[in-house]
This record gives sequence, structure tokens and C-alpha cells, in this order.
Amino acid sequence: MRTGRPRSFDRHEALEGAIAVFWEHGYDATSIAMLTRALGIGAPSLYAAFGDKRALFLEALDRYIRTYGAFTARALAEEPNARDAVERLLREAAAAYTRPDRPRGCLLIAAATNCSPQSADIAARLRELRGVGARALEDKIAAAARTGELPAHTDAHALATFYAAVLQGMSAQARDGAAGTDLEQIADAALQAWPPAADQGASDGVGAAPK
Amino acid sequence: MRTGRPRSFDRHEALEGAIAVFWEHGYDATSIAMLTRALGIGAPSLYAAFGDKRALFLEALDRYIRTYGAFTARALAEEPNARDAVERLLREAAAAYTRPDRPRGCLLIAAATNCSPQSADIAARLRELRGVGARALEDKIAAAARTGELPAHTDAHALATFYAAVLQGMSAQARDGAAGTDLEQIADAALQAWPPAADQGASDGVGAAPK
DNA sequence: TCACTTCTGTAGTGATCGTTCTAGAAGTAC
DNA sequence: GTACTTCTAGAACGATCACTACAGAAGTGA
Repeated sequence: MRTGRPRSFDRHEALEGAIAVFWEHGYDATSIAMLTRALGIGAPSLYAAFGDKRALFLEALDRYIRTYGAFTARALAEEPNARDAVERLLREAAAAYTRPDRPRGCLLIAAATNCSPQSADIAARLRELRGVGARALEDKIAAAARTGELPAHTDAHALATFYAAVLQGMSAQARDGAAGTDLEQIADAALQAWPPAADQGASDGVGAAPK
Repeated sequence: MRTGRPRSFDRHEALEGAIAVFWEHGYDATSIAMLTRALGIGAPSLYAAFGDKRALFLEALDRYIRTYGAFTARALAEEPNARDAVERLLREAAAAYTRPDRPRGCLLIAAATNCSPQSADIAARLRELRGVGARALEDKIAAAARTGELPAHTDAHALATFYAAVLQGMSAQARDGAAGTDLEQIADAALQAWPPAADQGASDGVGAAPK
């Protein structure tokens, strides 16, 4: 067994609490004092357990992505069709961004939008991770264009950028107080922009050649 | 003529400089030291001319809305059709949010997304002003539903919320480094979600009843 | 019991925050 | 010139920032 005085708090619970505070206020606006108050532990305990503020945030971010934010990767991985994946992504985001028991919006999107120059690396890290997500979406769309789900000439980059922007807009709206139903309607509208299916008879013909 | 030592700087220019700094870094992340450095004046001069940081920001915000951000109100006021207004709004936003000579994105959207609790009133003010813009858009859409430009059953609130979210997403994308062409493609995609025209023969028939 | 290790609470580090005091500079009015 | 007013520069205010030195508490291993 480990020797020495045992830790007086649960590290996992503390990390969850830190996620909540960072999620609510963002990286820069979250002070160590806010964290120690929220977690009910002293600053030295926090530093001993997690390192410094940056390391704590990065660990919280990592955990966030693998839990609260995992629905995005799941939607892309589990839905065979790109259209179904995007629809599921948007609908689950509408719910996830407006849960009453959690901070609003998306931590990955909203935690470092206004940051001081000395936190620029944190903002860059979040931007990079957003880019990874957007590229996964783009790959899904490009694959659909190859399989025939979408027209071969589909601009996967443009479409992925659009839905990435819609997600960012939904997060912003959620943080502005929009209701879950409002976000669902945003999702509905965004899905109207999905390109008409490739013209092969089975489509419903919105984009089909006339006559 | 006014007595006393004359001001050593141009107040108007200083306000423009403050707009640029707040636009780039947001309210909380902008320090007085950053402002005095950028404007080339001392702190007492800044305080004498503008009051405190909050008052300076609010004055910068007011000026921003009537200059850099005025294209939104103009699009809604000058375009007779709601569809044309929204298209112009999105296309001008795509350009305005990615100008190389200005900070990226929209100050009204991005200046207080992560703010400390003691700046909550600033965030609330920005949120309120965003709400004013969204309501103007909603009114424009509702009017179009009354005149027959849009179907009478059009959900103006849902559609306005969608385009408000798209604008917020475009601002976020611009701040993430997206190119002007990327934002134009977002605008194009978002316009695909515009409802089909009311069925009265003169429409181009995308949503017209078949045969 | 006693050494050893690890954690906790108090208090304090230097830096930076927004803001202001104070002394003097730079103008007008007479 | 002198009086008066207004602005500027430097220094400093208390508060808060992220972070840590230090001393004692609380456990294990002998």
C-alpha cells in the first residue's frame, strides 16, 4: 500500500468539478480560487494532484472529449450514412448543449474564445482539436461522395465547414439562453441545406433535372 | 475656446484603437496596459477621456455597431425581400469577418463569450444587443410571411434563430482562421435552408406541388 | 513507539489587475 | 507677467492573479 498521508478528496470527482467550472467560465476567466472553492480543497492539494492550471485544464479537456463530447465522434463512427451521422450529430448536440444539469454549450468550442495572449497556446490547442473534428466530418462526407450517397462533385470541405459553423452557432445560442427546442429547430434548418441525393432514380428529386 | 492644457491625442483615433484591441482580445482579456500601449497614451489620459474600462468598452461597442457592424441593420432595412436581406447579410458578414485589415469575426458576438463573473453585466449587454438583432431578423421574416414572400405558416422565430446561429458560427470560424471563401460557402449552404417560396406560380418551383 | 512519506492549511511570493494620487507641463484669460 | 484650468507622466494604491514555502497532520512500515 502507498505510504504517506492519504489524499482527502477523490481525484476523479475533483476533475469532474474542474470540468464544470472550466465549461461554465472558460479557461482564462476561471481562477484557482474559483476551483478551490468549487472543489472544496486547498490550492496546494490541487497543485499536488494536477500540476498547474494549464495541466488541469488539459486533463479536464481530455476527459470532457471522451465523455460529454464523445457523442460527436460516436455519431460519425456508428452511422453508416453521412446524412444520418450529421443529423444525429446535430440532434444530440441540441440536447447536450442545453441540459439543465450541465453548463451550456460546448467546452471545446467555448472555453477559450477570448483569451489573453499568454493563454494563446490553450486557445491554439482547442482550435486544433476543433480542426480534428471538422476534418473527421469532412472525411465522412467525402466518403459519402465516393459511395454515391452524395453527388460525386460534392464539396466535402465546404459542407463540413458549414456544419462545423452550425455547431459553433448552436453552442453560442445555448450559452445565450436558447431553449433545447430552439437548438433542435436550428438543427432542422441546417439539415435542409443537405445536398440533394445523387440522381439515380431513388432520390426524392429536389435537385433532379427538370422534365 | 476651451481653457487648460489641450489633449495630446485624438479622442476619435483612440476610440478606434480601443475598438481594435477589444475586437481582437475581448473585454476581459484586454488590459488597461494593452490599451495604453496600443493607443500610445498614459493610463490617466485614458481614464480622463473615457471614464473607466467598462465605459470605454461600451463606447467602443456603440461605435462598432454604428460603423463596422452596421451592415446587418442596413441589409434588413434596405432590401425589400427577406430572402435578399438574409443573403446580403450573410455575404457581407463573410467579407466583414475576414478582412485582413481588421480583427476577425464580430465584436458583438465574440467580445465576451468567456467572461469572469464580475464582467457578467458586459456579457449581458452584448447578449441583449444580439437579441435585438435577432428580433429584427425575425420581424423581417414574419413580414415576408404576411406579404406572401414566404408561406404563411413559416416559423419566423425558428428561421431567425437559425440564421443568428449561422452568423455566430461564421464569426467563430473566422476567428479559427477560416478564409473568406470558406465563410462564403457557409453562407451559400445556409441559404439552401431558406424555405421554398409560397406556392403561387411565380416561384421557381423548388417546393411547388408536383404536376 | 519511531522513522518515513505524503498530503493539508496557512500564509506569503512576485506579478499584474484596474484605478488614482501627485507634481508639473501646457494651454487660455486677464 | 500671473491666475486659472486641464491634461500628462510616474509612481503607487489595494485587490487579485497563479503559484509555493513551511509546518504540522495523518497515514504506513518497522
